This record gives sequence, structure tokens and C-alpha cells, in this order.
Amino acid sequence: MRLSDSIESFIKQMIGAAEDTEEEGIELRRNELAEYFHCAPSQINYVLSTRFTPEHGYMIESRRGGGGCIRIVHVETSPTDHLDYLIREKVGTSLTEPEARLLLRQLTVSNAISATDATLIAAALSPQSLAVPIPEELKNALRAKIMRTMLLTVVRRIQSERRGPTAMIIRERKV
Amino acid sequence: MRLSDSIESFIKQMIGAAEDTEEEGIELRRNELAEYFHCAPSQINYVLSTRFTPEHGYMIESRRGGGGCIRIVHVETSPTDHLDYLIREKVGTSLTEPEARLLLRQLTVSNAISATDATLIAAALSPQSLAVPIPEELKNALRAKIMRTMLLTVVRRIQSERRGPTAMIIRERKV
DNA sequence: ACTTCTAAGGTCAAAGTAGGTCAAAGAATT
DNA sequence: AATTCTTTGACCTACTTTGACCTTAGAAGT
Repeated sequence: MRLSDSIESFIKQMIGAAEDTEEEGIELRRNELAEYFHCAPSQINYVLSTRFTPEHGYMIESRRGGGGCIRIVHVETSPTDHLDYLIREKVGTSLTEPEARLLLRQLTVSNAISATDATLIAAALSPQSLAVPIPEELKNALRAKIMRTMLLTVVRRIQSERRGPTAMIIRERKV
Repeated sequence: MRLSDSIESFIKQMIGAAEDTEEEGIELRRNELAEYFHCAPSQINYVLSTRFTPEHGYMIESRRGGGGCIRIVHVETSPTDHLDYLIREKVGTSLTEPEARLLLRQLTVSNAISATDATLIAAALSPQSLAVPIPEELKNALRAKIMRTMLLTVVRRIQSERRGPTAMIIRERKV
């Protein structure tokens, strides 16, 4: 079995275990994990960037420096869900601006997302936002990625609101 | 947990407690605090300069010499003024991801934008969103443009909410 | 008043810690 | 054989912690 697959399933186990608790997602130390698997730390990045992408429903944030860490959150959309369908089938890997607008309209009228969220996403995908000298194809790829990541964020928020309005984790206080 | 975070939340607790009384802000002794946390005194300065800046809504004065001390005051600025200021002065034409996150944090703690908006914007600017093969400089230019467009969208929404059917909320200014 | 002492706080650079990127080499698939 | 996927390592960026050295305010001694 490939190393990457082992690391992938290890991380998925961690996430599975964390889902039973109240915690949202998991935190891991890149160097620890690399040492555990006797591999280069950058191998962890490879696994993350190939198997824990927004396309797979994962959101990642990380911090460098002392006490740094990598946080992974899995956002699950039920496969029967209309929103899930739109995200998977319509976003794809490339989105023109008109396509993006149409999709946002559909999402809004079907009440999948709020008009407010739609407006913000539209702003991020607008020509103004993407006014840098790169080929249009790359912009369309960008639109798809940004759209996907933002929709995932919205879904995550909506789900956590549904679970419990008081799920606000700020920071642990150790003094 | 990082030492700096502990110190930060300790200070914020002090400020929170002081806000219940009539006192304006708090006073602390640098050396005392450093001893309490078993760290170098300059660590306190580090925390102050990274987490209690004017951008975060804090004003700091200090006195040296015998009986010297550090005074920290949390100032409530008008959210829209602060937002305007940060858009004009801090966004610029290029934003690294850490810079963007810092800016969003500042906007959030000073109540210029909601945590929800901040999260959505952060999603748009995340490495995952911008995972296309273009040089980092272009990504930074993109971040700045996306940030500006989205913040302006937020401002416009806030302003139209104020004009709209919802009663005007006049906030008292404590300065 | 003037100088000196001492008790604060301030600055800055270096070391320490931790994650990110990229390209080249190696392995597996087609 | 060609292509694609995996693994590794050299180098980069970001955040934290510490310590040496500097500045200032007030107190004490003259």
C-alpha cells in the first residue's frame, strides 16, 4: 500500500473519531505525523493537497511558527441534497462569470444560500476581483475553486447553526 | 497553547473585568506580568505589539522609571469609519495570506464586519481557493482585489440596511 | 537645584519552532 | 514508452521567545 494512502486513512480515522465528539474537525502537527510515518514532512502536504481538497469536502487552515498546526474540517453534504448536487455537478473545475451568476441565482431562489451570501460570493468572482493579467481559462478555474471553497464555508456555517447556535469556539484559556 | 495567547487572553480578561466597573482601561506592570508568566519582559511587548494595536482597537500608553506602568484602553470606534480606514490604508494592491487574515481579524474584533462575513472572505482568499499555477505575487494582487471588492460589498450592504426599513440605530460613542 | 542611583519600560536582532513550496527523482499505470 | 502519481530534500516564510543593550522617571543624596 502506498504511504500516501496510509496517511490518508489515518487522517480520516482521526476525523471520524473527532466527529463523535463535539469538536469540529481535527488538528495535527505536520512534523509529528511525518515522524510517525517516517517520511518527509512535505509528504503530508502532498496528501493534504491531493486528498483533502475542497473538491473532496475538506477545508484546511494552518499556522506556522511556534505552536503551529494544521486544522482540517470535513463538511459533509448529503448526496441527496440539491445544494450538494449543484456543488458537485455544476461548479466543476471551470466557471465563467455568467455561469457563476446563474448558479448563484439558482442557489438563492432554492433557498440553499441567502441573498447576502450570494452577493458576497458574486463580489469575489466579479471581473473586478479577478482583474489580474492571467488567461481567461485560469480565471475560470479560479472562479470554480473560489466558488467551491466559499459554498463549503456557507454549508459549514449553516450546519453548525443547525447543530447548536452556541457552538462558538473562541480559544481555550489557560492562565 | 502558546504563551503569547495565554498572555493575550489574560489581559483581555483584565480589560473585560475593568469594563464592568467605571474605570477606563487597565494598568499593568510589565515586569510583574512577565514574572507571573515566567517569561522575558520583552515578551509582554511582543504580545502588545501584535495583539493590542490601534488596528485592533486598543490604545496604549506607558511610563518608564520608578512606578512606571502600561495603560491599555479599548476604544470603540464607529465600525464604518474603521472599515473605511482599513480599506483605504491597509488593503493596498498586494496582500499576503497572513496579512489578509490579520486584517480580517482586526475588522472582526473592532466590529467593522461580522465574523460570518470575515469567514467568507477568508475562504475566498485561502490558499485552497487560489490553488492555481500562478506566481505568488499575482495571488497577492488577487487577494487585494478580492478583499477590496468584498469589503466594499459589505459596506454597501451595511449602508443600505441603515437607509432601509429597519430603524436607524444610533450608537452612542464612547471615546 | 544638581547629580547620581535605581527602578521601571522600550528596542532590536538572533535563535528557536513550525509549516509551505517546488522541482527532481523514483514508482506505478496505461 | 509515455504518462501520471508518489516521495524526498533543499530552500523559504511565518510566528514566538529570549536576551543584550538603551531610555526615562522619579527618589535620594549633596
